[in-house]
Amino acid sequence: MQMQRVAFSLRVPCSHSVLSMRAIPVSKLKCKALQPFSRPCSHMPNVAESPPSTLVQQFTKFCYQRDLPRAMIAMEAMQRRGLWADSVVYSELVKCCLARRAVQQGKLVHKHVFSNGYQPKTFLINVFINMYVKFALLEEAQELFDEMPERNVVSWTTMISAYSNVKFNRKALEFLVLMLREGVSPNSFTYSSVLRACNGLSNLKQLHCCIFKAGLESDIFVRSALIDVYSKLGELHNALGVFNEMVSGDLVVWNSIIGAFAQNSDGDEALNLFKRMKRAGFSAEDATLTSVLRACTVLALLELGRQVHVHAVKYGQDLILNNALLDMYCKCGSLEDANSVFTRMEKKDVISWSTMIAGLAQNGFSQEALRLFEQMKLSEVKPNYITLLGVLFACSHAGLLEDGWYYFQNMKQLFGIDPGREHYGCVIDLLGRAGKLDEAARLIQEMEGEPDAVTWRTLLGACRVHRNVDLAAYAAKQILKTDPDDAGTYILLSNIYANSQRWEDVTEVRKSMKARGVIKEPGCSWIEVNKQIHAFILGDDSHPQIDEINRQLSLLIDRLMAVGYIPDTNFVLQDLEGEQREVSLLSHSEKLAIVFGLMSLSKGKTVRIRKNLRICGDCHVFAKLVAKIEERSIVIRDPIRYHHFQDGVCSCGDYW
DNA sequence: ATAGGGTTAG
Repeated sequence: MQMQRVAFSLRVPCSHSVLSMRAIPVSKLKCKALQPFSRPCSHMPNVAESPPSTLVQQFTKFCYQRDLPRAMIAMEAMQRRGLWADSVVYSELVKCCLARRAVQQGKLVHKHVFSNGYQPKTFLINVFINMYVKFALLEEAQELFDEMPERNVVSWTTMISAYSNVKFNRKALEFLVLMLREGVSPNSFTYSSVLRACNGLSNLKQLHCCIFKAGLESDIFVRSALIDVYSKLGELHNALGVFNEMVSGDLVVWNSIIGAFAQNSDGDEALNLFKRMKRAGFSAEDATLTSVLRACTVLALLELGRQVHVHAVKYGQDLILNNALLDMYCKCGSLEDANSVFTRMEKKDVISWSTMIAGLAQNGFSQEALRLFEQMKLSEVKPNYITLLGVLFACSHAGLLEDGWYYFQNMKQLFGIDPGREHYGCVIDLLGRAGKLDEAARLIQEMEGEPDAVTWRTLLGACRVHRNVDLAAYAAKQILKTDPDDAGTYILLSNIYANSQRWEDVTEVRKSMKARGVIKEPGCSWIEVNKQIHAFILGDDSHPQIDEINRQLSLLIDRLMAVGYIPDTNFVLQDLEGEQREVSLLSHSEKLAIVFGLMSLSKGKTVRIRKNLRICGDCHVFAKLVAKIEERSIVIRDPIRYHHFQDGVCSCGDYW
């Protein structure tokens, strides 16, 4: 190879035909010369006439100054005279193109470097592969990768991370295998990229072994990726194991583990870890706060959530953080706060809109949800799969049969979204609520693919409300096929039988439940008072003020009965162990939590309660009446629905 | 030249 050294780091192309054949077919590159750069302007340097060394020096200077227009002119002049610069200089120029998202200029640089059959070093080809990946031009990146004579660990890793970022998981894993076959050893960069493409436990375990063998398990990038993937597969125990092996401490790894528990709905553990993190001397940043908010959301801790909001303010318009805040206020039942966050958000993405629409719908503000959807249609943001779920949920909640059916039938045509299992679920709920149980059942049969337990549970709920015992039994049977230990189904079914006075069937259900050893989770309600969480569990009287609470409860019941409250004993069967009717009804945890809330919260303050089980009909009546005679707003969030009790009515419209 | 953590439904 003949090299003409002109000043520093200047190269001329080699003209060897063998190498030329290896070169990238530049003709394939579609890039037009850009107007501003094709003609020097008056303020531009007259580079065309400079001697070669000066030309390359000037080019280098412009590259380092991040002066893209001048660098492009200098580059064109070099090209006319067959001059090339050093790889590092080109990589600086590519950085500049990336920073300005200058795709066309990037392609011109690529064309220049590869022209006249010049074959750049692996280093520089990697730079261009990375550039195409960052410009989301994966095909160009892949082509460059395929045709390069030698691929090093960076070449492979760049492609693997490109594919795992766009969720082409199989491709990413496949590349790891090919890489190993070519004898290139993965490094910590490779593993942290490929881990994110891992979608099964066996793959993950294999990778984890490789990581150990390579001695890379203590790398913090690898560690946070491992935590992340274990947690996405629901393997919190393993995630925690990886976390606990850490000796040095790292904020992002803390964020990973807190996020892992928050994501898996273990808010308590997420908050514990957050406390530990602070004790270890780390201070929270945006990603941390997002996960802490998620924990507040899960636990319905409005007051703690508000405190986090105060800290979140300094991150201003961080979209993800704002979305988490929005969701926290919605799920804690404070729509006023959610709305004020939403209106103040300068950037709103599909998640912001979907969160707000679903939040309004779940809290019983269906009309507002649909109005917001109309506003969304006028915005730049396109609705997605989840947005439509919120819309259908709003329709079902408000009993808007026609609107819901219209959106369901036309969502493909209007928004390009194929209805999925969850959309069917909403429509089944919609039909069920309207009492059209047969149509709902027919829709299940028409669904593509096997209906799952959630779908059948929706139908079962409708059967309870409309007292269709036979269909209920059928739906329950379907649920128990896939989910044989689902206590909720047994209880719901026994309640439905009890409602129709079919006592033999009730006994039958209870027998089979016992035979299978299905254990009913005890009812539990939580309420936050003065930054403390008070838990009331059925059959547990360990609360320090339990005697006073019980006394106040019976006083309250007396007053309620005076205005016509009759305990609905049908629901006593929700607690299968407690045989005494009214007595066990009185012990339902939400009643205790409501009374405690009335006792300890200042007047006018909303009583907010979170429950682990669906609310029973008797407690629902109880809450409505208490809200009326005590002139108090009560919000109860059960695992599925929100109940806003005010002035004797509930936002759920007595359907849940 | 290549890599990390966070948000929406059920």
